[in-house]
Amino acid sequence: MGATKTDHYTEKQNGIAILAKALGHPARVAIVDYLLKVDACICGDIVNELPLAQPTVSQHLKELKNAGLIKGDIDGNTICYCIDEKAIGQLQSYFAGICTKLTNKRNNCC
Amino acid sequence: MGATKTDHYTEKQNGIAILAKALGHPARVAIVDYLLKVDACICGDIVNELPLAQPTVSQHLKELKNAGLIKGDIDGNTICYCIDEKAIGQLQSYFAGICTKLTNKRNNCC
DNA sequence: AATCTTCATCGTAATATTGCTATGTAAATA
DNA sequence: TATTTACATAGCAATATTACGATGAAGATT
Repeated sequence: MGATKTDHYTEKQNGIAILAKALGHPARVAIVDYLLKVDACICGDIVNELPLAQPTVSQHLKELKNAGLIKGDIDGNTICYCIDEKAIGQLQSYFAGICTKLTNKRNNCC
Repeated sequence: MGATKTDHYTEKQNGIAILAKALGHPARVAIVDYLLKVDACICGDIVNELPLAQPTVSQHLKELKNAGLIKGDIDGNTICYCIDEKAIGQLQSYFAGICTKLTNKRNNCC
């Protein structure tokens, strides 16, 4: 045990979970915030912004990239990381949909 | 190591991370989806919906509750779990804000 | 070519998560 | 009161995450 049973959920549920999980660490939220602020950046910049060692930041960036939240292109000696709008859009529309459904349903029990 | 360094991030970053982490598992996404569908429910119903044993579902519900995503009130012999609109609203506005900033910035490098 | 810079990867230890069975608790029912 | 029902908790094993220092890879600089 310890492994998630991804087989039994819908593709959408697994997709949202993967994206949410990637943002389930404050360092990765901080990375996204920073990428948004500068709109482009390299790993070294982020290392200076975070209270983490370079390999740890590199690892967090890898996880964000694996989840599809950021894109990274090698550019000579540096790497340009950017936010993937599609992934953020997915999350935004997912939560917007929940909000809509919640306001439409006002026969709450709690 | 293995423990997250929450001290060094902003309160907002930690808050988003806590909420996102709670949704970082497909079972918990499925629980939220189901709660939204029925708008009120008890744990037993969810157990029938998920491919997990009752204690595991109970644990996931606890994590959702600890993160503040759902509210649960004891009602006699059953427990009524509902989505906390405020938490969903926080996530929705966070991602909406990112979307807005992304469309305003079109001088991307990637 | 030797070195520097920038980032990735390897190997690791500490801690957290996932999921289960067994058991506990407390209200409802027989 | 004994039993059932509905959920929580305890305790465990398997796996995942977090973070680091050491090292590797590859373009840039001297």
